Amino acid sequence: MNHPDKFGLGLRPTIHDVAHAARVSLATVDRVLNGRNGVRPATRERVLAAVKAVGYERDVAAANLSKRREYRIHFVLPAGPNSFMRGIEDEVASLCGPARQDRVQLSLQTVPPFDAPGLVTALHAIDPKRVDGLAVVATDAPIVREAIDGLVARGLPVVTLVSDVPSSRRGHFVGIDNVTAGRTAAGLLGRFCHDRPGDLAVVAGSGLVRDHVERRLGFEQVIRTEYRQLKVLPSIEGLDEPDLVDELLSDLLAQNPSIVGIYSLGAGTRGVSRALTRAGLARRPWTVVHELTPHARQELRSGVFDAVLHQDIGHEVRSAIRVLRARIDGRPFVPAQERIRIEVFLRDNIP
Amino acid sequence: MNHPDKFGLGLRPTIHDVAHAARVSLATVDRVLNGRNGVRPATRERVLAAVKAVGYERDVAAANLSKRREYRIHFVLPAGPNSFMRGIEDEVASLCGPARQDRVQLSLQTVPPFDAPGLVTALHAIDPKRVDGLAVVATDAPIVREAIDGLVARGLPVVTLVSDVPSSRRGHFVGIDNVTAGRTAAGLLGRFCHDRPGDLAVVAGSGLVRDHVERRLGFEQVIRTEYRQLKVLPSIEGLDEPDLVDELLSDLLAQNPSIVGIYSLGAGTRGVSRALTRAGLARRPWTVVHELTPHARQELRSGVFDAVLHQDIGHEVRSAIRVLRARIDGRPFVPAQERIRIEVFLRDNIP
DNA sequence: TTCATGCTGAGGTACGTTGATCAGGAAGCG
DNA sequence: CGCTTCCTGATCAACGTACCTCAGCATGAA
Repeated sequence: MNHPDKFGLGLRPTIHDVAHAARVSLATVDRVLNGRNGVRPATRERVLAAVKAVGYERDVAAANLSKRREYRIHFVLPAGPNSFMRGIEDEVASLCGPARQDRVQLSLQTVPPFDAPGLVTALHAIDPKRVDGLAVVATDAPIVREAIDGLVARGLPVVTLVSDVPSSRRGHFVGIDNVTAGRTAAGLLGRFCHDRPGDLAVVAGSGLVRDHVERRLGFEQVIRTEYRQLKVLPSIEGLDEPDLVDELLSDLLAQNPSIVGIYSLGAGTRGVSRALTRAGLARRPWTVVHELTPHARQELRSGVFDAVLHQDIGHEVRSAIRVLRARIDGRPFVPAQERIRIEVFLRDNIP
Repeated sequence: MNHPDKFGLGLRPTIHDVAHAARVSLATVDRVLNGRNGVRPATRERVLAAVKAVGYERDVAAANLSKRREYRIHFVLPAGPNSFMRGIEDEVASLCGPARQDRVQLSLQTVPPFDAPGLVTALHAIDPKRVDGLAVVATDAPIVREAIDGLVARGLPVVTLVSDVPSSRRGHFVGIDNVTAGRTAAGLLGRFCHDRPGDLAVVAGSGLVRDHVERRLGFEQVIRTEYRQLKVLPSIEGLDEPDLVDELLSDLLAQNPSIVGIYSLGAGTRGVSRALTRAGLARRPWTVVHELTPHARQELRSGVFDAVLHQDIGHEVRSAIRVLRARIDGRPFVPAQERIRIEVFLRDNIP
């Protein structure tokens, strides 16, 4: 066993060690650590120096035990049939049951989709005294940004989930890099179509949500610089509703016979496959969509979809909780651990 | 705020509640819960029934605080220049420093690569009294299986990392599904080569490690059933050494002009790109490799590699620790959370 | 009957932290 | 000088669990 304690360890220092090193009492250390008043600046400095010197880190478990802390975390997400959002709901629900997290209490509410004022109303109704952390699937609009900033200003840690509001003061965005997702789709479609110049259709949900905008952006970046033989058509906006998507895409396919590829970057992908199968084209366009729903899985198997880009809902919900817990405790989190991966599924690697 | 506590919560029951419900004292509950003797079977049953009735779950944080528990987790992995393994080492080291996990003490040792007897010697030297959990990157051989089973029999929780020994009694395998990885590579190469029949070269490290065998298997499954116009050549075994890979692959490319794709499923990918650039072919074969090392990243950018399959080292190490902690505590873990993702990188979505 | 043995209850201390209270000291003020 | 005000130390009771001791009771064997 040739590991002569290759990596350092030893027992964790406690507040006792800090108190001893700073030559003050436990009470004073506690006052400094918990930001209570009644400590002379000079003494405070001495304590903080001692903390660094002995390498003290608060034992969060012990602290929480003592405080009887509960992390009340609230989720706000769009209502509607979007199976991705319903998946988040299920995931949150599953974390409330018997396998309930350490001291985490989850609650959840839904708001109308693609509706900034409705979301703002809901955010204003949140009482920072009754909630310790907030995760929100946001519509990107100035009034939403203001509502989020207001909650942050009142001391409530907030993370955005799935779709970001980058200009806001939210503490973190939990979700995939949507520009990269669009680039990935483009990279795949570009390679799939490398022998077949033509047009690419883009099916979006709405230009109002950030994730859709960013995916389109990334997609176009790559196609226009790397795959000049392909042309990206203007987006269809199907509001994530299968029927509307079906209708709009069917029209487009009928009018434009040179479509060789389709990128569906929102929800409502049932509409895509319906339009495709009904069109009865001689040669099917290469198709890349988002989110591995049961339906998408089936279409992948049957060869209607060629690739599905996916984000793991469970990972996102757990990540949101971890990040909020850290922010509530005033701890840093490990960014690398919180990177949400874009998964690529082909018919050959469906889990 | 329309969440009338949609999901249940309430305070956690404690041993006090159990004692009260079972009409016994705290001491007896404690004896039952911690498997100490001196409790009549009838009483034990009453306590266990009460545990279920009140839905008691041990507060692991409080228990660990009381026990002053330390989780001593030991890693065993192959030595050598393999940058993937060195990455694991770095990751383990980084978790020892200031950001040290809650009560986790990590140690690590290396053994000669592709050397079953050497690994067995190392495993036999491990004292289950000085270590609480073991993560091992294993060579797949009967003697290794026996060594692992021996440790498990002596009460040491063991997980395999990256490469599995499925017939052993290890508690869990932390790593990607390597058959699926091979299938993914095949799905990509098959689509990339859809207009270009020919041969596919496979560059492996060794037939002795399970992960390489499984990747080859998955690869072949897909090509032979879905892409009949392509033929998979016998694997080259380059022992993950760039020079040997270069030599063997150069020979193969020279002898076989009909190679349209390459799947490098082990390490030593420097050898692949060297052989490819030196060969100076009119039309470059489509190339898929494993692990996004700095070198692979560069070759992806420059267009020598078309896709890189990747597993996140940090996630694997953290997952191994989480799973071992759960097993040490005798708790179940969340399998969905521990699924290691296969990431697909193209030049367009490099992080 | 006597005594050992097994089971149970009662109570304590500890783990590291929080959040109190209380007393005493120093400093500043009039 | 005495007084208030601010800082600091000392001490304690929790939090939920683990682990220990000791006393008491019942049971069965000798």
